[in-house]
Amino acid sequence: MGRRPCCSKVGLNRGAWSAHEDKILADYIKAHGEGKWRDLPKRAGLKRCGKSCRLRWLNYLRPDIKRGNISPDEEDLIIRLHKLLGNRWSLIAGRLPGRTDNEIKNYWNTKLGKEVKTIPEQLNEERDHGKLKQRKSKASLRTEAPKELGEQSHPVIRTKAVRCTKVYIPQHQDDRMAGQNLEPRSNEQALESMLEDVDPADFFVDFDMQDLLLEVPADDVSRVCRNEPREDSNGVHGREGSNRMLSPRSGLSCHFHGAMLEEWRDGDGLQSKLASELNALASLLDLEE
DNA sequence: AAAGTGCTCAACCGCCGGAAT
DNA sequence: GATTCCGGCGGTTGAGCACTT
Repeated sequence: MGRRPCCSKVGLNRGAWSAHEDKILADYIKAHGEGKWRDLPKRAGLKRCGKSCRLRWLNYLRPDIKRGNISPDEEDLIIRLHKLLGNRWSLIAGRLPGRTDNEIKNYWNTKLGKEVKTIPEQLNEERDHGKLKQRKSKASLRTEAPKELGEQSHPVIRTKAVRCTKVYIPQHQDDRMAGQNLEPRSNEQALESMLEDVDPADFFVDFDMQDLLLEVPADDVSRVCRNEPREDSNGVHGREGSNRMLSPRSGLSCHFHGAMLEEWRDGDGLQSKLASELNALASLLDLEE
């Protein structure tokens, strides 16, 4: 019983890819497209495992890939998304156009995971003054971040690692959108355009609401509740139908959809509305589970 | 200059879930 | 329903490089 290995590993090349192998793989995929990874090596004439080909293509050879030079904005987004999603690298990568899950995972493990520390962890380190640090293995350093982050005031929402190709839009939202002639947007937006125009239904998937609200200055909240567009640092008002909030910590901006704000404002107050929206999200996640 | 140590990141591994049979 | 196939995911490894002693 059990599964047979993805390929017989006898006689296959392993380790770093040569330029020649890269060219064969890239040429083959250009001609025949992605998929059928299992048979691809044989058909392309590569002495590689299908999985290895897939990985090489996705992480290195894809034409739209961005490598290195992760910008501060991207870094900030990674931190925030990690806070929300935990080690769901593929989900995080899906929000960073051109970035691969492997790159983000590596970046986190080598840089951000060490920088983003919890206060309890910092206290422990101060108390133990290096003793604990010495004992910590590399492996535990790598894996502890999400767990400990999950114990912070911003609990990680444990979703399933499902590809988000469809967005559930509640009926009332759908009606409003139809009424306003708004189109749902793809999840695969460029970073800036994603921040420019967040789909209301996408919104809960993208951000930690509690975190977001905590970061928003009180006057911004009241301004938003009055549906007054905020003037950002460039002196540009939010677009019609959405209001921009600038996060004081990150400098990143977020938009609230006008209809959504209208709904919040007209309800029983932000708190109860937020609670019900979060309940809806929880139900959605339960369904997914 | 040599040895030791730390860091980065491409690649591998094992497992999982959905689809097909 | 059980089994197999396949694509995809997150965790881990190790070669190569940079830096320090």
